[in-house]
Amino acid sequence: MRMGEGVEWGLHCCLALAWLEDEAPIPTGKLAELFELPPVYLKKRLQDLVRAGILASVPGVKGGFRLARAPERITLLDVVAAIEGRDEAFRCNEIRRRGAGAEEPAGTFAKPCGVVIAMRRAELAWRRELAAQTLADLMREAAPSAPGRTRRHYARLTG
Amino acid sequence: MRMGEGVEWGLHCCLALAWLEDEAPIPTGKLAELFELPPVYLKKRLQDLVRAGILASVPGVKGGFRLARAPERITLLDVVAAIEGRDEAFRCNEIRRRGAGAEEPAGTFAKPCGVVIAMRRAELAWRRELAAQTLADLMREAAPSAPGRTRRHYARLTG
DNA sequence: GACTCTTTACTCGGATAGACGGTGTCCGAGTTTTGGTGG
DNA sequence: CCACCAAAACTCGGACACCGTCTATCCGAGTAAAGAGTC
Repeated sequence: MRMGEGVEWGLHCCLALAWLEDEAPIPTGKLAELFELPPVYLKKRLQDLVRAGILASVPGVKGGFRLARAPERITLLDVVAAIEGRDEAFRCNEIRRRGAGAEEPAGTFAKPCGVVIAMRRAELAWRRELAAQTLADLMREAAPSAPGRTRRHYARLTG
Repeated sequence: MRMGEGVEWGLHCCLALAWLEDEAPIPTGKLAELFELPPVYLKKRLQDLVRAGILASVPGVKGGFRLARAPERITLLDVVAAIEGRDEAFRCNEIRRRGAGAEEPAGTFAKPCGVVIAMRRAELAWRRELAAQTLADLMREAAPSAPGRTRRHYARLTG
């Protein structure tokens, strides 16, 4: 089981956009330069965040991206779900109904099997933990030098 | 993010092996017939469980697989880790060090970034939930007719 | 009848091919700013 | 000086290769039970 790189990109970009709030909007290319990421592909992931209402995109010259709402109201689950998708990692194919279980009378498998229940419970715990942390929490726990560092580096890119 | 089908297969096969404890060992082919699964590929997944010490394989004629220890001592995390691997879903590529962060003095990024910490915390909650449930719990919560059903179907396969 | 050897049936481990999703790039369409042009 | 128009820069959305992983199969090697042959 593996999570795509887009999640890491998205979270760090959201952090950068939060630090650079007053310089917004930030174009994709500058954001990509900050982390040495492929610009076009990064844009695809940022568009996922726009679709989810986490970022807002400004078209035209001097356009770019900005946070669509306050960092306190952006949870990590929001970002993960926007980029990685909303369906569960474990997908039940109901193999208990195939083969031997095929001839059983209807109603035998009315209740979901324990395997699915257990897996769902685990994923729920995962989601709950992600939903409990916001972008603002990440900003608070980051190094105090992070905001200034980001602004300084960004200023050098535009200059 | 997606989990392979092998996890579902492995868990249901472990359940079946628990019900059929007195008929052990059960060959791969019979196990595959029970759920209409591709026999050779299923064997690969069962071998993963053997490597992890969850199942024991008996070679030779009338060989097959059996549980290597009591269902009370097999957690869902054991099965998932054996089949899906033990490394985390979120892999940190330290993109904060690339690009703008490349020229920073060593020691700037001594502490792991908050993104990794948050992700690890969520995955830990997931693992804890999986480790809290054993195969015996699944057996207890299954339909009371399940053991008999499984034994009856298996008897018909051998006959 | 007991022992040994061969056959058989199964597992084990690796090698291999195809399918699928994630990664990455490119291009055309739409939009807004910038800059020029004519009245 | 003002209004209008064209060019530039950017985002948006879709289409397209590439690559790694998952799915699935096959084959040779090893092992244990079953059966045949011999003493």
